[in-house]
Amino acid sequence: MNICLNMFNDELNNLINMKNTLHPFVLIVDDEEDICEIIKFNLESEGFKVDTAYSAEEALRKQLTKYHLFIFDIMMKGMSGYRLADEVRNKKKLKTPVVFLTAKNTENDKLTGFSLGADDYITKPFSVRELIARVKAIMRRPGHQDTEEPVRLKIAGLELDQEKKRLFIEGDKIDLTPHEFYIMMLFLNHTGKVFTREEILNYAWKDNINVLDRTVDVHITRLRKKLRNYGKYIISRSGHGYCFEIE
Amino acid sequence: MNICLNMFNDELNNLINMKNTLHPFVLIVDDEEDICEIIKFNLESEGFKVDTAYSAEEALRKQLTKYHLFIFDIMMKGMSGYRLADEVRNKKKLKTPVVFLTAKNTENDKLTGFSLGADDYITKPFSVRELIARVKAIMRRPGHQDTEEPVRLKIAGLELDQEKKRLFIEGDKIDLTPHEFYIMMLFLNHTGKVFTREEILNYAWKDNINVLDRTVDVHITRLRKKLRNYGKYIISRSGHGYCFEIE
DNA sequence: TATAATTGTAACACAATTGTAATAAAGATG
DNA sequence: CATCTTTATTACAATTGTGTTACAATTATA
Repeated sequence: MNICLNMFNDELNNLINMKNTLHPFVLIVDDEEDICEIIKFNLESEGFKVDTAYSAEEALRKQLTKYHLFIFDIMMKGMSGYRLADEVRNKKKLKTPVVFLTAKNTENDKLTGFSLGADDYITKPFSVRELIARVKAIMRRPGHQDTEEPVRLKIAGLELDQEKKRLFIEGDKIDLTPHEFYIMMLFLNHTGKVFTREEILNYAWKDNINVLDRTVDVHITRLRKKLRNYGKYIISRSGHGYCFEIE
Repeated sequence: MNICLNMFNDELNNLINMKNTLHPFVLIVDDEEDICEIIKFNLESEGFKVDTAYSAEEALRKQLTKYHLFIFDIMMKGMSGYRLADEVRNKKKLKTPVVFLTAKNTENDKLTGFSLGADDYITKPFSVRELIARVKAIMRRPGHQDTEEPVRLKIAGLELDQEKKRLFIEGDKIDLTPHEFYIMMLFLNHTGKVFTREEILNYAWKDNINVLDRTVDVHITRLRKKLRNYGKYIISRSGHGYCFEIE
């Protein structure tokens, strides 16, 4: 009955996620160097490549096209994160997603952030885990996914259509909920591999901060039902976790 | 004379044979010397080899490649633990795992309002037991325990699949319980080497504080059964412990 | 807003695993 | 060989892990 947070469980998750994304390159811009370091370390532990700048001006001197995601602090000495985002979006014509980071959390600020095309908006205090979960969620969105990933995963009579977000069993359409879908994606991409509940949560949940690991069990039960006679191939390995394996 | 020789041999063994050490070498960096000593004492009594540094700068003057795990205090005079981690990871290109220590009621301005995921770090005051359990969990993880551990361990007709958490005997699937699995991992990674019951407990149990060493015997018996005709290769060396050796 | 879909949790029953103690067997020692 | 120590095996109890359901909470949708 553990809440599923463990600092050491991310290594595997890393491998899993990084298979589905190209090596994501993140630029963090914050004038508080320690904050940069903390985020940098944590994202790197998750397999991201990270660059930092301690001011908007410094950021603008970089070759910005090479990044896949920006994390901007709003309140910075000199040019603010808002203006930096504006520069990047409008003058440099980049569509790179931006996550804003700030202590301010009024509605006005949020609206300003989104009008600039922020992809997410994280207010301090925030947990490192939350940030990482959100960044991963963004990277998982269409357009940031690994292009060489097959759209359809076929195994025996099962077919997971990643565009339709749907499962076909012997041709029958089976709608999956988001979590169910990602769990299946994890399983079908690595059949036979045993995943701990933590790994499953890390992969299939955008934000697993407040979710018990036993929740996974319930989703497994629901999935098994939906999978009909394939349900039995979701195998539980007591003490290890779950895996999907035919035969 | 003897002491010197032993130290030298030990040191040499560490540098040359990092991969197969059962006595992981840990570097603790904390500007509070007392904390260093406490952790050091406890880890040493668990069979770890421990070195300490009282500042990040001092740590960086060491030969860092020889350690298997770092424990960094975040808040230190001079360079912070995060900076140190960054140096180690990026400049020195080391993948050595890092455990951060942080005081619960830190008043550092730069981090105010920034909540570290409580479970991402070990917070002071922390239980030594917890620290040790986590450190051991790390050391056991594929990719961290040894530099590059193969996913599959093959010996004769045996194959231990670390993703599937399963043993194959001449191709036959044999499911292993968590403890059985880790014991096999220990044996197959060091065939021929004799392990005391204590060493086996230390490796295969996350928390062996309340476990009798006789328990190992029972697990050995169970393993032997599962190993079928390979069971006889788990050899008991009276007064020493157990080892796995084919012929 | 009302309605449906999805999700998370608690509770319980059941299953697997683990730890211990008792006893038998094997090994070490003199 | 006799004695003591260590190991093997078994059975059982304790603990831990899993499956399932119902229900409340949340979120999406009409």
